[in-house]
Amino acid sequence: MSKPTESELEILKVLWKEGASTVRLVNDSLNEVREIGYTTTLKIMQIMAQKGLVTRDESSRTHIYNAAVQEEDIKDALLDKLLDSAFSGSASQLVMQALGRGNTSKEELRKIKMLINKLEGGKS
Amino acid sequence: MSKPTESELEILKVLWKEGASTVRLVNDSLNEVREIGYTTTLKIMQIMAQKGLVTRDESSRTHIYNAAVQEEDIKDALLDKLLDSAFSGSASQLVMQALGRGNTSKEELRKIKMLINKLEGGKS
DNA sequence: AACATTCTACGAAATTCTTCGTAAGTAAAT
DNA sequence: ATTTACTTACGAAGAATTTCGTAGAATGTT
Repeated sequence: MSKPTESELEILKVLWKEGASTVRLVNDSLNEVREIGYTTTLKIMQIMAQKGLVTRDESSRTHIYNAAVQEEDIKDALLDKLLDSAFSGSASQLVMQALGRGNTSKEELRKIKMLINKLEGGKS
Repeated sequence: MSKPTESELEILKVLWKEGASTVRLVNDSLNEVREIGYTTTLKIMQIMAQKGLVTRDESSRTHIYNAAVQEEDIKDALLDKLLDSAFSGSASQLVMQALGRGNTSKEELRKIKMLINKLEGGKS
């Protein structure tokens, strides 16, 4: 499975959040963040359809696109890439660095600790 | 500070690990992972020197390069980018996903938990 | 000294990704 | 019906990155 480029990821994020959408809707959404031409968005989504990153419903004139890859899977892949390219594959090293930046709320820390406890086998 | 490209990161990793090195040494190291021509490595390192990502000692004919950026800083930046581009800026979401993959050892989990406790203010 | 090896510098080709202009078709509006 | 607006398709320009060939200088070998 080919990993999405930066632009493709932007579009996937919209589709994951909004669900199946037209190019117009995706482009409007992107333009809330940065300026990007309509045909640019169209082109990228066409490429994505070719790559299999999105599906395309052509039954009406205005095509409808949807994500064809799972958000979790892509995040996993991106995580893998970062782990591999920068953290020598060590997830804990990455986690430590992510948490060590101080901008994680207590509530989030609590949730993470609960997950760890679960991973450790139920014991606190 | 400009973020390194993929190739530049490969080279930084070598320099971080091996310390100051010649192009030859870096290229040899890279070739243990993938095939890449000597002049390709040279060119990228020259560009990196221009960008300030590495220093270059030209006192002898064979130049000696060293990383000019801190490993921690670059990892932080990469983490930021991934957080922003895929995890809506939520560190805990990224951590959860990283840990949820199951390939983290008990020892590492323990260390992470200790870090969390420290972040929470010393209480368990 | 002649030859081979190693190094840097330079430039440019190749690749990948992003961007958009233009054309052509379809629908909507006046 | 004519004009206006919207949509897709296509191609190609632009930008960033990667790749390497070639030349020339320095060093090492025989």
